[in-house]
Amino acid sequence: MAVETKDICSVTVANLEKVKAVQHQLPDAETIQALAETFKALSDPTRIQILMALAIEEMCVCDLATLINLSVSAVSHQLRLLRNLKLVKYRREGKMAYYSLDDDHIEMLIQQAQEHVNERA
Amino acid sequence: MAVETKDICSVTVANLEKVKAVQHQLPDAETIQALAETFKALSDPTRIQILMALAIEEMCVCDLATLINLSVSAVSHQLRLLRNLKLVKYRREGKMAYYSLDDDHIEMLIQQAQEHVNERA
DNA sequence: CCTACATTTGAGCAAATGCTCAAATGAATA
DNA sequence: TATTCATTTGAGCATTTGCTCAAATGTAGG
Repeated sequence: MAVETKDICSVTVANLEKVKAVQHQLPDAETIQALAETFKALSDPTRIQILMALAIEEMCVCDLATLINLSVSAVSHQLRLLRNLKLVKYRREGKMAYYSLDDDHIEMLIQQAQEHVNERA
Repeated sequence: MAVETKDICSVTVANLEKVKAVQHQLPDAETIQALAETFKALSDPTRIQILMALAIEEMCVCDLATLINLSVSAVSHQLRLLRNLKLVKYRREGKMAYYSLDDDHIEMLIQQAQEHVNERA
């Protein structure tokens, strides 16, 4: 038999040592989850546009809605999500709420992803 | 009135010049979509674990399944998705399929996100 | 107080997501 | 050829997602 196989909990494993070794090098579940959530925040075109716009300058909700051609309500929902993730912050000025980026890393992440996308032509 | 408001297609806008200016600086819709899809590939804990494992060394499907404690079928489904996105590739060796990373950028993206997550303690 | 308007919020709904289960496929071996 | 086993695939299903719509909230001004 070329590959030594063993049974663990009724699951076939080809190379248990390798599995264990890699397992030790992976981050813990919390970190994995946090990573996934970070990327999930960026996984929607609407949110990407909001974040890229705010990376240029602060904007109020209605201007963001016009910019990305979406209802004010939809934008506000997404802003709440981004607010909860501490990716954006806002200041009130009269009736208006001016949003801006609250996280430098995100801008760099998007930039790096953009290079990746461009090089994939 | 402190803020000059104008109506466009029944949508209120606070600062039309700003909207237009930012609009010109944002990437086109295709790029936005590609960015979102890139991040979406990374927005799931299962896929993050697969990609991080393969960044360490190539693995077969059953070992990946053992590693992340999920059914072989579930892992295979995710691998197909990552394959379609050209993020992973595989080679066959007998019955086994050994998967590995097919994209250097992704590894860097994850690393950068990891720094972001760590600094957010 | 009343109105106007920017924003927020909750409910609801269609579409997308990620899994399981069962069956199909591919490849080595008896 | 028949069997075994790794992998793939399709169907089904519960959950999540991102929007719309209607109503609520907050703030400035008459």
